[in-house]
Amino acid sequence: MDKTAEELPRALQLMWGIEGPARPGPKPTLHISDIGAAGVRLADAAGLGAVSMAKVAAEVGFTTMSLYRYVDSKDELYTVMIDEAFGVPEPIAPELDWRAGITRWAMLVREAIHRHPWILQVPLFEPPLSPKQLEWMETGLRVLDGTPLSAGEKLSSMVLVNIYVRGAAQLTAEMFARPDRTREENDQLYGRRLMMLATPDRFPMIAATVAAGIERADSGDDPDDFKFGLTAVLDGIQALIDRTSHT
Amino acid sequence: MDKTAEELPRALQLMWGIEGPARPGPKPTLHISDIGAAGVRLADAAGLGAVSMAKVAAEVGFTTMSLYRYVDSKDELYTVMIDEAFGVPEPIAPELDWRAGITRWAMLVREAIHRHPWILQVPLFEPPLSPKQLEWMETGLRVLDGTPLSAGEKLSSMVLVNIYVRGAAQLTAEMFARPDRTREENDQLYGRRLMMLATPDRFPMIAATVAAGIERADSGDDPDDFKFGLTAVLDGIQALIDRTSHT
DNA sequence: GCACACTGTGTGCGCCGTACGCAGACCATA
DNA sequence: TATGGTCTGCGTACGGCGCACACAGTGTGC
Repeated sequence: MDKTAEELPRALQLMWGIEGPARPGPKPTLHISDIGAAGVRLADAAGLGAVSMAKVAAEVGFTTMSLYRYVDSKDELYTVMIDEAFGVPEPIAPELDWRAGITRWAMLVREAIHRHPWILQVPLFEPPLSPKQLEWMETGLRVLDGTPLSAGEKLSSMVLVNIYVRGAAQLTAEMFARPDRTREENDQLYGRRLMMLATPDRFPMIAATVAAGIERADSGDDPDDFKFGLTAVLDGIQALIDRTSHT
Repeated sequence: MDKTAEELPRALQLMWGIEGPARPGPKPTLHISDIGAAGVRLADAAGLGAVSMAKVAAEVGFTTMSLYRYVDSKDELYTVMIDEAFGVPEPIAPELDWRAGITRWAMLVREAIHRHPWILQVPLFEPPLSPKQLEWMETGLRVLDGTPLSAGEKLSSMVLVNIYVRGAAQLTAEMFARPDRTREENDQLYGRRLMMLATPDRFPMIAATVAAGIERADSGDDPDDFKFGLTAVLDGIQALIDRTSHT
């Protein structure tokens, strides 16, 4: 058993299927992904706030404390849930050029987040190390393989796209989290409040924006809006590529 | 008193200084910003986890429940804290062109976040409506005033920059949150773990990136890395501007 | 001078994450 | 096949959390 492996949190060891030498004693009943799936089910149904050790344990039919045989803390449970929620990334046709490829990748990330909006609420304290998270990274990097970018630049570009997708989705996730109001009602309410508070004398730019009827763009995530920002991000990467190939 | 104003959460009314008709009874002792400042002090010192209604109340010398005379819920306390943490935005020299101006704005946002990294951990359920948040928005929009972009496009561009700054900062905030390990140790540990888990056969792109010694770029937020991404984002906006002026 | 809405407080509830110790099940080894 | 050691799953318990609610006292507007 590798020394570095021992430092790994329990959940990561289980997710990667790392095992020490054969040991006596009972085998674990559950698979770590059972726990992740249970957490995902709860979060999908009632939001991240509905995920507690006790509820997840009940969902898998175990007692609260038994979860700690698989997961060292609630933060690790979150890690497992995120891995489960993203799932195995759909492969991206390799014949696509980088721009079409990373656009497809961005759309897939976006869809995953929209399926499980609570992902954006999970507080993160560690960089990603779980298997499927790394597969998503790998997939994203691969579509940039044909570009003249350096390895570091590819990584930064992928991270940039990822940042954008998450950030853009967050603007709509806020809206999702209201069971009592529809998204339209939320938008209208926000617009009304902005008009009341952002008076033209103190906030001329905001007032003009609201007056232009574009407050929708602030809170909205219309595919067009999403594409708008993504286009800008990709144009930026394109500029980097151009600079790279010219030198 | 405006009907729309009544819908406003208590904390927002206090922050905006909205008052109903003169009322009998004692005047509130505290100002809402006292509470925000106390929360900011706690979060700066020991992270967002150290912020509880009881601790904040003790910090201002009141009982737990008295806070609820100023704030309807803990989420509203967060709103007040964020408003307090960002503070009044420093004005941006109007003679700067849009690119220099928004770069300055991005740097200011970045500095505010680095001063109070817990900002990125605050779960958001509402779009921004607090006074200083709107002032930051106004400041960001103003530097785009000279561009040929429409009001909606200006808003989207500012939001895009904001998304980027937050996202880029988040990659380093994870590192900040470890009192026991330095950032270098964290990076090295992450690199070692990546090398162990992301084997070249299953994760050739990641492995190549790590081998290129650029894993630093993934977890790091060196000013250069930050500038790299920002450049890409601004190039994207530039492309939009070019497209707009040509038509 | 009075009524009453308001502020600040105390109590208490249900839930949370998780430390700790125990009983029994199971497997590697002899 | 016997057995020792170790692991799994469980029960209990603790401190802390957000916050609902009722109450006493205060000070203003009428």
